[in-house]
Amino acid sequence: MAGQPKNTSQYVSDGTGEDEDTIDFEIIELLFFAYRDFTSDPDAILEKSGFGRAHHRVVHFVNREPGMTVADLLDTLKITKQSLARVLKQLIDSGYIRQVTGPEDRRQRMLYTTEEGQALARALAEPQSRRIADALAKTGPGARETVKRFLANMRNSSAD
Amino acid sequence: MAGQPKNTSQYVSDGTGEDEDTIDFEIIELLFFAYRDFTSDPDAILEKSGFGRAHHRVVHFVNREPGMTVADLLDTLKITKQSLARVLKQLIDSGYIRQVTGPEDRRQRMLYTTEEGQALARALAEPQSRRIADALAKTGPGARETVKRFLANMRNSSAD
DNA sequence: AAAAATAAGTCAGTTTTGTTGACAGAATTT
DNA sequence: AAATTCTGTCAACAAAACTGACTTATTTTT
Repeated sequence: MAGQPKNTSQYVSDGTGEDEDTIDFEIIELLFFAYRDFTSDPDAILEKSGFGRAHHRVVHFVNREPGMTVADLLDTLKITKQSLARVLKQLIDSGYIRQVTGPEDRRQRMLYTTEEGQALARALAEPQSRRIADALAKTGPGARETVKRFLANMRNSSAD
Repeated sequence: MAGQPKNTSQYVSDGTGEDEDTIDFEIIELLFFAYRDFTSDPDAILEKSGFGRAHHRVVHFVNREPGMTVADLLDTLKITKQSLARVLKQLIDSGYIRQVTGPEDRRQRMLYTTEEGQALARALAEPQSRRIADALAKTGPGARETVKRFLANMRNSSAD
């Protein structure tokens, strides 16, 4: 009978009249499981390279937007410069990414994948792409457009 | 002219004839951004509690499935017992989760959120739920069913 | 031209969240 | 009685994030 503390929480009754049942636990959970399994796809390949998921994200975005600067990448990943530095250095030292001094602003470092970097990005994306294709096929016609719009709408408005 | 290594990568030409253009970089990226912003929603609340995202996941699932065992939770989160232990202990010590010896198998510990735990789970889910509702509304009628099916299909088949 | 601001890199230390491996106690199953 | 299972814990380690401070090179502003 003991052990049930009285309700003194700072979270209860925020005055919005929001009820437990109004909360969309279902899609919250579906997103968690979908993303959990989606991100585990490339793990086998990453282990072979000795890289982790942080390296994956860097190679992916540099491959997708060749010539992006370090600042661009920081803004995309929403991590700190020091966090990025370690991972980026390893990718440069291993020959997957190379840097070119900005032609207009020489303080900038434009980032490019090498051919190995492109191959790695493709290899990592391949199982994820297959998972998406299978899921869309099972979901039915028109799913692709709806899913694209939904995911885009889930993103913060550009004014972050 | 130098610095372009020859193509000796283990990732090139896997014999499937898969072309770069067949890879769905677009949805891969939309998923990344959607999840990045979705998971950042509860950060302000977590900081107040002194908890992290790992605590969030534990409170969420215990709240959603009251009476689940430690083994159930490990299977859901796909982390190790030792990783869970630290986070779970903190939640128990802080009074957000409590354990009850299994009525049939007394080795088991059934997990329940306290009232504070329920309030925390709701508070954390609330901004995420609102984001989902807004995104679905913008996407159009019928989006909810399509998105649900897609996300469910993205998950590994139960035979993990 | 000098001063201020910006882009990138680095040094040092810390935190969160995950990992392995080994072992122990209690309870259940064989 | 022996083996297995569920949970918890100790210890060490690793990945990936963080803060804060500082440097260098370059560009922009005054």
